[in-house]
Amino acid sequence: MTASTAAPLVDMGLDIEKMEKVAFILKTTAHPTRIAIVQLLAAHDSLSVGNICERLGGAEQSLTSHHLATMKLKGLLSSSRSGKNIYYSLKMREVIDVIQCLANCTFL
Amino acid sequence: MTASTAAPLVDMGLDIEKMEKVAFILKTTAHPTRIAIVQLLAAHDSLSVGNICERLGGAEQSLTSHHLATMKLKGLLSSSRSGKNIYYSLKMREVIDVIQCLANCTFL
DNA sequence: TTAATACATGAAAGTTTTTTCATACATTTG
DNA sequence: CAAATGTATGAAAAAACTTTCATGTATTAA
Repeated sequence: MTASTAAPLVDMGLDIEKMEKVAFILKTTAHPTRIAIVQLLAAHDSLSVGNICERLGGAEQSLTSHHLATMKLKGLLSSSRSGKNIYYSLKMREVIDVIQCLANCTFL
Repeated sequence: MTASTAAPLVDMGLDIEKMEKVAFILKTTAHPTRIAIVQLLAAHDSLSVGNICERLGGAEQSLTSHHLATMKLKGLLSSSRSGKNIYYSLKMREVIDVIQCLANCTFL
C-alpha cells in the first residue's frame, strides 16, 4: 500500500483533487451569512429572498441578494421565479453533506 | 417537539453558536496552502517550517511562515522551538475533525 | 566572534471580498 | 397605466486577505 498514484500530500484520504473541491466549497461557504443561508436551504428546499432575509434576522435585501447571486454563480444554488418572488434552493448536494458533516461533529 | 430554546435558525443541529465556530474554522482554513498544512500536521503531529515548505512542494519560506503565524494567532496551531528549528503542530483538535469529516465524505 | 542556518516580521503592493447605496427591472394590483 | 412589491445589479467604498521583499533575530557551528 501507500502507493503514490497522484502524489497525495498525505494519507488522510484527501488527495489534491478532493482538497481543491473541499477548498472550493469551504471558501464559497465560509461566511456566517452564507452558512446560515445554506442551512436554511438545507432545511427548506426552497425559499424566497424576502423569506431568507427575515429568517436571517432582518438582513438587508441587497446584501442578501448578492450573497445568493454569488453562491448561485459558483454553482451551489439555483433559483426560479414564481410571481414576483424568486425562490432559491441548494443545487450542489455536496454542500448539504458538508454542513451535515459538520453538524454531526458533536465536538464543536 | 420543535421547541425554540435559543431561537436556532433551523433544526439541523447547527445553532448560531456552532455556526459561528464552524464559520471561523472554515474561514481560517479555506485556502489550499492552509488546508495542505492542516493535513500535514494532522498526519505528522509536529513539523518544522522548512520541512513543511518542502512537503508543500517548495513553498516560499516567508509566505509559509505567514500562513503558519496566522493559523497560530487564530488558535489553530501551536509552535515550539528546538535548536534552530521551530516545530508547528495542530492545537485546535476540531480542525482535524473537520478535515477528517470532509475526508470521509466519499461523495466529494 | 563570525558565519551560516532556520525562521519571523513588517511594510508595501496586489488582489479579492464585503458592504452600501442608488437605481433598475419584473410582476402583480388597483 | 400607475403604484406597489420583490428582487437584481452595478459602481464605489471599505475591509480583509495574499504575496513579495527586505531585513531582523535566535541558535548552532567554525
